[in-house]
Amino acid sequence: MSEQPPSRGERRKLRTRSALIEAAQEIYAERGDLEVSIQQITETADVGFGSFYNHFSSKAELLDAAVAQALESHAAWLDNVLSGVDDPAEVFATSMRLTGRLIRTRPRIARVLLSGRGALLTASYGHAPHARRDIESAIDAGRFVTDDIEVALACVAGCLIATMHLCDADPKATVDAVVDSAVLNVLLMFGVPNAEARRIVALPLPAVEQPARAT
Amino acid sequence: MSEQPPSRGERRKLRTRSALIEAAQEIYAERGDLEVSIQQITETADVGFGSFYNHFSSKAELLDAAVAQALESHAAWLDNVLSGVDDPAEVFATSMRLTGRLIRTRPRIARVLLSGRGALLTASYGHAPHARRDIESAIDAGRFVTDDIEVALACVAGCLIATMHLCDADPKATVDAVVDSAVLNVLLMFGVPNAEARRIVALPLPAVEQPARAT
DNA sequence: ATTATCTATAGATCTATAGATAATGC
DNA sequence: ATTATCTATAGATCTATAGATAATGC
Repeated sequence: MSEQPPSRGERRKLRTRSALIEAAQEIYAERGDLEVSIQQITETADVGFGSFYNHFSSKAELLDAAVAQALESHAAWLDNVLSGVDDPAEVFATSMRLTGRLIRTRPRIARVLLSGRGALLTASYGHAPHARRDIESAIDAGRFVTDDIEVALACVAGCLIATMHLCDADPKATVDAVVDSAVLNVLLMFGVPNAEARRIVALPLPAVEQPARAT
Repeated sequence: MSEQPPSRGERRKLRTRSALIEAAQEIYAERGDLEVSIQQITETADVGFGSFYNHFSSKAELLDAAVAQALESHAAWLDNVLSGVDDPAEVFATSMRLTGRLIRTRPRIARVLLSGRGALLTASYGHAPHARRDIESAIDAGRFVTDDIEVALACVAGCLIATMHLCDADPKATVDAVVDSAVLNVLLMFGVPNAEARRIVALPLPAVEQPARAT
């Protein structure tokens, strides 16, 4: 992962780029789109207007980078947290429980993933391939049963996204209980026996440390 | 529903309004947003530029009207088609099978519902309250079991939307089989026994006639 | 000396309105 | 005569770039 240690100049450039990406995430999370002027973006990022064009040639390009950053940051974090778990059904369920909780623990990232043009579903990197791999392992291990893995993956992503929207729109609901209820639904969908599904969604979550800053 | 028969002038006004709404749906379905100039919208609608402001005071207002129209039109059609079915589990499953098929039968409406800021999920009118009512009936009839109806509704909407996205993105898949597979997943989620769930998603669909034109 | 950031601005939109034209109602 | 649509345009953005300034590397 780490190549040449970046020079001071390279670090400065990266800081500007990160500031722009974070500003875009902030605005996107708040408003659901990037229909603001580039000037407003650079002001939010506290960066000179012209610097925008040193890094991106359009708002769409910045948006893509912002979504990709959120996806990658979250997937890497999940991978790290779950490295010690063996049972594929548990890996799957715990990933989903932790991802749902993002709306509480890292709302900016969560809202970017939610609004990100369904990126959570369809992206060829980030969370989707991880979830697919977990589902396949669970099927091979005889813990999950399903007819069509593509459809199952879509349903999982859809349940997760819709539940996160629900939590976001209705803050009086306790996020954790709602998310775990959705994960229970998904396990039942995969044919996991009721008692076993309830055990899995009540497992203690790994002690997690949010990454202080995403790259 | 029908008040005074609208005068010729009122019909003309409505025609202009409909042309704008349909143009917005067309553009929204194609691009996923309305980031085009009002001029492009009026040109698509084949309407004078200034007429826009006779009907809407901003693009956002037009977008709201376009999404609402799609939701209402679809909900009314479903209600009509399903009026003869008794078993609440069948009503629910058939609604979902027909809605999923929209991506094939009425792609413009389908894409508006998909992109409509999650309108299919959260709107207090249109499809969501129908689905809730159907689920509640099925629970009362002892056909569905679930812990939390809010979460269940979110999962249903999420599965449906994600599956429709899948069909839209991957045209080589046969829409009908994919949608029915997703509905099967949802029935299993609700604790319907496997054989019974498979019977329900294999039922013949009511002979449907698409509405020639939505109001 | 090189490279990135910042400031200022020209040119290209885009919005909202005002006034002219066309269609309807009586 | 009334009401809706259409055409033309003023004023307000907004984008992209050019040139100036500041930071880094040697």
